[in-house]
This record gives sequence, C-alpha cells and structure tokens, in this order.
Amino acid sequence: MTINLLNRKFFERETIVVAKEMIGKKLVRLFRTDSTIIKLAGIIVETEAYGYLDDKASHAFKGMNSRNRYMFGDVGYSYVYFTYGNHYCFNVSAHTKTKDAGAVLIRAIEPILGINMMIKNRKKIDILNLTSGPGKMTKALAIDKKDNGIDITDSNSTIYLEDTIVSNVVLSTKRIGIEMDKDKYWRFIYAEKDRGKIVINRYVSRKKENTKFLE
DNA sequence: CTACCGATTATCT
DNA sequence: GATAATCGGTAGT
Repeated sequence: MTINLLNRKFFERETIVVAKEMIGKKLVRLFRTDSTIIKLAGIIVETEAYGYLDDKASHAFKGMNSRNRYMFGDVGYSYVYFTYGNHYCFNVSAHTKTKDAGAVLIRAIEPILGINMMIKNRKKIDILNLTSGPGKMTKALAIDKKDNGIDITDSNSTIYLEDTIVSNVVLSTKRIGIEMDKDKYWRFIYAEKDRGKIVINRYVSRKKENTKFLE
C-alpha cells in the first residue's frame, strides 16, 4: 500500500493557498516503541496563514530569531512554539521560493484515529472539545517543543500529512487571537453543504466568526 | 447560549 | 520587564 503524502512542492506556494488547501487533509501523529506503532490521526478542519513582511501579525515579521527559524528557509517543516505559559501551537512552514518565510497554523482537527489516547492526553472526555483549538490539538496529539523543526513531508517522521480527496466547502474568516493585521481573511474552516445549507464542521473552534465564501 | 477574565511561563527585546 | 497565533471557568443574558 502506498500512502500519498503532501510533498515539498505542495508547501512551496503562497502561504494563503497552502493554508486553504490543507483543509480536509489528514494529519498523522505516530508514536514508535520497540515493538509497536501507535497512530493518531485527524482531518484538518481549521488553519490560519501567517506571512512575512506582508503580515504584521506573523512571528516572522520582525525577522528571524531562534524561536521562529523554521518559518524561514525550506518549506514543509514544523514550527512549534510555546505561548501563554501553557500551550503549544503547531505550524508547517509554507511560502513561495522568492518569499523567505511563512507558515500555516493548524488550529483544529476532526479526530478519526486514536481517540482514546487523545482523551488520555487531554484528560477530558468531551469529544467535540478534544482537538477544537490549537492548544487543545497539540495536547491531544502530545506535540511539544521536541517536535519543532521536523520534516512533515517524510513518512519516517513522527508527524506527517496525508493527501486526501477534498470535495467539501472551505470558508474564510478573520484570524483569532491577534492584535495586528486583524482584517485579513486568512483563517480557513471546513464546512459542507446539507440540503443547500452550509454547515460548519463540528470540530472547528469559534464557529460564529463572520465567514466569507470562497470561489 | 455568549462574554469576560485570570492563569502561567518560555521567549523576545 | 513585557508579551502572548490559548484555555477553561464563571458570570451574565
């Protein structure tokens, strides 16, 4: 069986385009021990794009430092940072070759594999709140600083993204929790059409934000 | 149901 | 010394 991973080229495009197209793809998290492999997985239902000189809200805006270094250079690498004294956020670097930095924050997934382990990691049993936010998701998947700078396009990595067929709807909204460049519609969420009505995926955080329809 | 607010600490300047 | 791409609890409607 061959698994189709998102490859380097996928991430070597405009950060906003990559953020939008990551919606509906599968995020896989592996734990390898001597004799077993534990696999956690979910469908990406919420992302945000963070740019470079075009985006005052981006960690990369003021230039490279030891924290944000993986937003720069080669694309398809994880950028994991710690914030608010408690939480980790998980990004994948993505930008065109001519632009030097940019990344996509994965804010929420719909759990599809290893839900029991996610419940253990989160110490919460409420399925709808297991992974519906960037800090909740990293905790459910046990992602932290040790996962910074790993190659997401390599199937030997402990985190990678699988390609999927995406036929549902993607909406955009303003980004969450920032003070600068608030008006960019660079947040993307998963939705589907149900008898003509647009229904936002249940695992998306803050579903009441004003949305724009894409295409 | 929505809105506000305090916790907590690595990292930046 | 100040900040922060959040969360969860509590108060209010």
